[in-house]
Amino acid sequence: MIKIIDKHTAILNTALELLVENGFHNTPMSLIAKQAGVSAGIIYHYFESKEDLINQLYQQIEAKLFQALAGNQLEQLEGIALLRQLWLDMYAYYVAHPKETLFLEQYKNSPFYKHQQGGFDGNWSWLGEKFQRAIAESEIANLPFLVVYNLTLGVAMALAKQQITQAIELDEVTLQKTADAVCQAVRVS
Amino acid sequence: MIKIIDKHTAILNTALELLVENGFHNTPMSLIAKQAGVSAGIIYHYFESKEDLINQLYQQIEAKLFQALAGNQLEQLEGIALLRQLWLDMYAYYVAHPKETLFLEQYKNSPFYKHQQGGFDGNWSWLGEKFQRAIAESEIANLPFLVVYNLTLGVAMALAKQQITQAIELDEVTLQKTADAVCQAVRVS
DNA sequence: TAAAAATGAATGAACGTTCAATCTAGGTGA
DNA sequence: TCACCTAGATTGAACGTTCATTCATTTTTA
Repeated sequence: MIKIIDKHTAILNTALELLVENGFHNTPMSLIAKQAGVSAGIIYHYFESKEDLINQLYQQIEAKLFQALAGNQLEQLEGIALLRQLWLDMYAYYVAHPKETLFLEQYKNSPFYKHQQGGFDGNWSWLGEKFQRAIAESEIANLPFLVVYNLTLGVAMALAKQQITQAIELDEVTLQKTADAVCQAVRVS
Repeated sequence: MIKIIDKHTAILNTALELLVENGFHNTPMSLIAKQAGVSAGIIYHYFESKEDLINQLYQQIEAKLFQALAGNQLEQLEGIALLRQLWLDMYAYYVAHPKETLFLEQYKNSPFYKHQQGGFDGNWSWLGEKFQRAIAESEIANLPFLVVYNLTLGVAMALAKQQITQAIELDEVTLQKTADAVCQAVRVS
């Protein structure tokens, strides 16, 4: 049973590397197999199809992102302070995990991705509740979730992505100023 | 010679429709030809390859976007007022042209796209100068172009895209409040 | 009537997926 | 301990499909 895990993750790791480098459609299954050191056929023991492989990769990456943020004591914060720290944490995670970030970006622009309705769901629901409270207390502007998201966390991902692909770097001062700007955008003044 | 133009644009128009609907990789040249009412081979009289077709489509769409904004008397505005109007105009254009917007989004996430360095270039250089001035006069925060862009115009596209794909609508009040929020983000307070 | 436009069947490469054959680990009975 | 057995793991060649592109031929244009 140990071997299954080994090969399963070896395939996922190699797939991440190649899918990000070549794009979903320019990455043949045969290449993933070769690079992972397994035969072409074996992938279909562990994954139903290429689509299934990509979907599993997505779920794994989302789960890891959640785990990383869960260890950051965000639960103790509220309102704008929570938003600011969350923004910085997500940004830091994205930049520290370029392959995962580029994969997420590509996945969300692929036919595999199923749009979910606005709001934090599943693992993230506690965040949604905190933000609802901050809106009710007039700390955060009363705008639709979609708008708040794109004004804040959406910017973190977009910025990180461009930083990765264009190999630009933001210094610490700029980063803090950007976090301030994001908070300013949704703060009730 | 008139026919060249006719067939050329017929192919481009059909391609836009199909590429957006099915994605770049699920849109065979043969289907574009069929839907455009031409033979499969003739596309290669007007375009060198599929890649060339997609690139030409991109340039055409960018040019139209520029033309649309050029007719909006933005030249008369300055600083934050300019940013606000530009944001609203771009947002309105994106929402009014869903196919073009989705194409742009897909294109920028495709291997065809070549990243350009930060700043408004070419047709847009006058915008860059106006924003430089606003930064110099401490009206707009002194942040790298990449950051300002993602805090403002990047949000317009991201919001519009989600509005299109998820068939959500922002009412006029929310839209104005969002424009305010965007300005607030980069305003020096 | 010659050049340009247009056709659409043919070509060939790429690639996801399958499957018959082979290998391996670990259990069973003597 | 060893031979045998079996189920699952693994292989990689082969299959079938899709699709971008080509080109010999026909049609249109001027």
